Amino acid sequence: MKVNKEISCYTCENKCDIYDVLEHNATDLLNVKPVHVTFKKNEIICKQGNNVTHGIYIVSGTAKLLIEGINHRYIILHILKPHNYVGLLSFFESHKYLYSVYALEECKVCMVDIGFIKNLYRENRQFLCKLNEAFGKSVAMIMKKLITLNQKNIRGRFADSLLYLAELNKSKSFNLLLTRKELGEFCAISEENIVRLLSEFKNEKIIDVNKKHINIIDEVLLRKISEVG
Amino acid sequence: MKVNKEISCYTCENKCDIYDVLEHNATDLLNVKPVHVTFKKNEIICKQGNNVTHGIYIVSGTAKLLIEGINHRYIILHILKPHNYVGLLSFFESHKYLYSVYALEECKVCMVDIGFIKNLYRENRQFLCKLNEAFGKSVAMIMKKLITLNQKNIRGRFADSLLYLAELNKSKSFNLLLTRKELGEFCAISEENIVRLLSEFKNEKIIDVNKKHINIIDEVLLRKISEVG
DNA sequence: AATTAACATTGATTTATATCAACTTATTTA
DNA sequence: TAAATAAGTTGATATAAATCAATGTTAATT
Repeated sequence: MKVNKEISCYTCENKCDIYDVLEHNATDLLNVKPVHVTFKKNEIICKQGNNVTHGIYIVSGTAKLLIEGINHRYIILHILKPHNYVGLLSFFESHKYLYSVYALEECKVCMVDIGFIKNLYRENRQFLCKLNEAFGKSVAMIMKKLITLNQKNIRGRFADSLLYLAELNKSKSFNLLLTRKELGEFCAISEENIVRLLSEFKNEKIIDVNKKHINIIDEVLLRKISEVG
Repeated sequence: MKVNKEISCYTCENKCDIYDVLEHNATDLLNVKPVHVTFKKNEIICKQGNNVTHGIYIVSGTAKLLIEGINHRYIILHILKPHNYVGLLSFFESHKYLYSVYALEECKVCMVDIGFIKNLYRENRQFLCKLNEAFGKSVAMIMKKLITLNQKNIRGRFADSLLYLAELNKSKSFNLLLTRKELGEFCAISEENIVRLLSEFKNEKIIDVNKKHINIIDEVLLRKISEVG
């Protein structure tokens, strides 16, 4: 973890919603005082149960957002990429993170004091709406996950995850940053069964797998499986 | 479903957050134009996928909030009682309900135009905070449900639900408004296994069951089961 | 370069839970 | 009040998916 306070929104190459909103207000922009922090692979960006002190915005890299359940078992809810907010969900609720975020590869994030964000939220209607919208989407997504994990069989869940990752990477061919175990935590399947499903889908000519690289060959069929299992 | 528009917040016996917030603003209070609607048992109060047109507040009765999943299978998320809001979660997200609400017994609700609520939300800081807080709690609750349904065995899940219902009714002895099937939809257990669990827990002297009436005898043990399954 | 640790794979076995089937008891509806 | 429908119950059976165990492969560390 490496901290850099010597940055300014004016010269930032990764302008975020906050900048967009403040663009016309020089005084506020001067007060933002953003901090860039670089996390190495596997480092904790935020930890479930800890106080929410900052709004966090992914500048570069990839991270996993997970809830820590019983007996050190996890459910990965999201894979975060640049321009995603971390801590959104927790912002509304009390003051503790409801989940943890870990870097899957080197990650640079921009942190803004939560007090500043709350003020902005209260005073700026545009910001309020943007944040609400993003928040609403997260909730919709969790509810969808609840249905998926509960009512689909492992083939359906697995297909869902592959489609999610393809969309995330904006390509049918992508590099898996997750281990087999983590992929399991993403669709609530045991590590062993993930391995079996990978070769099963490969045999059925639905995907191509080579170590960490996945290529979706038959997207139509994958969508069908996601629906009917 | 029976509608009554002849009501006024001034004389209402079930003053809600909206009233509290508007108390000092006579003009707004005149503009609220609330509508009271009475739903009979099993009637739909709001339907997943429909447009969100009103903020809904439970005045009397009990309702179930559920998400409709695959092949007409449901997951009941909440049991709603007086002073709960319906439609909270959906307010932020797009304009469609993410879930349905059905009356479990005769229910009277108060409906306020969503436009009015959105205005209030934007203009009144106190209301904003109240709504955000309630919203955050819902999210925390759904995430807890996600873990529970995924990582606990049926005994643990069943114990959880009994504890939830006791808390809801503010008593260890309560009348179940849910059928065995619905209780199953609440903890993602088949109807048959719900029946088996009821008699299992009865035999183990953890609860007393008589048709729809449940009495929790050994709360300590029930909490233990909820933790370790 | 050698050793260790993390990650991945495969087959066999177990188990928790759903499903099926048959039946009883309540609650509506005609 | 009978007939029909819904709700509840019980035991037997099936099965999806986890777990266990053994082993191979890759990556990290001394």
